[in-house]
Amino acid sequence: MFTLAEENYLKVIFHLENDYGTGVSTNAIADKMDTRASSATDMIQKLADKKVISYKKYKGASLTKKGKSIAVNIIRKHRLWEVFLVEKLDFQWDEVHEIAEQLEHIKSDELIQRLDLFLGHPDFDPHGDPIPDKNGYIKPTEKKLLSKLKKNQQGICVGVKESSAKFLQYLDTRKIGIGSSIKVIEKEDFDQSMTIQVSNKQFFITKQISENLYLKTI
Amino acid sequence: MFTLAEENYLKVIFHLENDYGTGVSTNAIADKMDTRASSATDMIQKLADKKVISYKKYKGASLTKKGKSIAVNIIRKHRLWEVFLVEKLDFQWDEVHEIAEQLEHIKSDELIQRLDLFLGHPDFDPHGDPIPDKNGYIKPTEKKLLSKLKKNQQGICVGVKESSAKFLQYLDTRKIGIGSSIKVIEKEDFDQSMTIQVSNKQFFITKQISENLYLKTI
DNA sequence: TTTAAAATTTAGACAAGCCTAAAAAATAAA
DNA sequence: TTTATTTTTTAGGCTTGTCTAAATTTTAAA
Repeated sequence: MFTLAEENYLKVIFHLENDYGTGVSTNAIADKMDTRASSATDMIQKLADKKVISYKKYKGASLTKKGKSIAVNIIRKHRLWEVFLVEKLDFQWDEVHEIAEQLEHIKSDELIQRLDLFLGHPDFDPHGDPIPDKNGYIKPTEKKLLSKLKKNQQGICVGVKESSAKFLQYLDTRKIGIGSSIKVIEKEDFDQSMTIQVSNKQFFITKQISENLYLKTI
Repeated sequence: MFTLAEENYLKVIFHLENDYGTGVSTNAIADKMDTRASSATDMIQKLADKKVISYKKYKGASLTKKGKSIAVNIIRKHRLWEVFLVEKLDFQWDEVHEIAEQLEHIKSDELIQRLDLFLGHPDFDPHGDPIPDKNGYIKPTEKKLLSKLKKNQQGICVGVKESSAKFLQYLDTRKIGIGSSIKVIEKEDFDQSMTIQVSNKQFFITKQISENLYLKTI
């Protein structure tokens, strides 16, 4: 059995490995865990003893098969609970992350199986992130950052990279959400800023925004 | 903010105070917490420092107003989650306790408010226990232990005192549940055993059973 | 009411998970 | 390639919540 802290480290290592490739640095982990490098080292050594990560001193950490399976299961729970919060309890998509951070650690396979059924086996969470199935399989999705699109290209918003409440609220004010159709009207070469069209309105957005919106191009 | 351990101690002290009156002994607390008296003493002292219990060395502990309010809120959450598990996820009434023990510690007032609404503001949990409202008010209910009934008296089952899975499963096999009509057909003076009638069947039950079933007499 | 038993508290220790400060290794710069 | 900087690890400590063993207080019995 794994403690809350262990589970959180595994989850963070999974995400880092996903985003930046294998061999996650101690500092990166400490950063995400909002703790000190020395604390991260302690935990990394413990997780290595437990065979859920492989680790060579000074060389970074990677999840083992077992570690990955635990991490994916936590992520599955997190995303299922987010669906529950939004679909059943009418939370907004920017309000659910912190609560799901707690709910993801509830231990009961039966509970998650029934929750999944209750929600109708959803494929994506409210931010467009795929929900791993009970075997840990994550359906690969072809999605592109809005920042990669050229002038006149368009697509459907299928997810957000960043999912802080602030960013999500920004999107809400522009009426951008999962399913929104977005077209690049103009793109500035020198700072990557864009004018985009969402339904019948046009907006100016910075690179910081376009680099955090995933589209499925059409 | 209170830790998981602190919350569990408060909850246990609340229940003990309810069942056996004020001034809960260290041993009673240790017993319920499945820990040693010395550990209980440590925690009791900490909770007294935090002003959630009042405590005089060797004289037992009692919840303060603040402590009681925290305990009742945890119980409210526990019971609401139990309703969710049974009503929405189709769990059996003997399967929900352990999961609710975890869910009761999720911290979000908004979550509980919305869960309560989602469930239709239920008054009782699946075991017939009253759900405190958001101000901590528990509606007083007139209920009697089956063991207090005399021959030929009858009532409707409104709750169970003990709620272990074993006991609940025993009741299931006899088709006894919340709402069942129960009549005392025969009562043995010397060992308090009874023959009872539930719908159209008669059973022999021991004192141990009748002392754990609450009825509303009619 | 003095003694025996039971209940409770204190003392000292330990694991988990964190910290700071210092040492060691790896990487970048000169 | 030697030096400086950054990254990572080690050493030693702290808090929480637990434990055992011993001391103390309360309660029950003789």
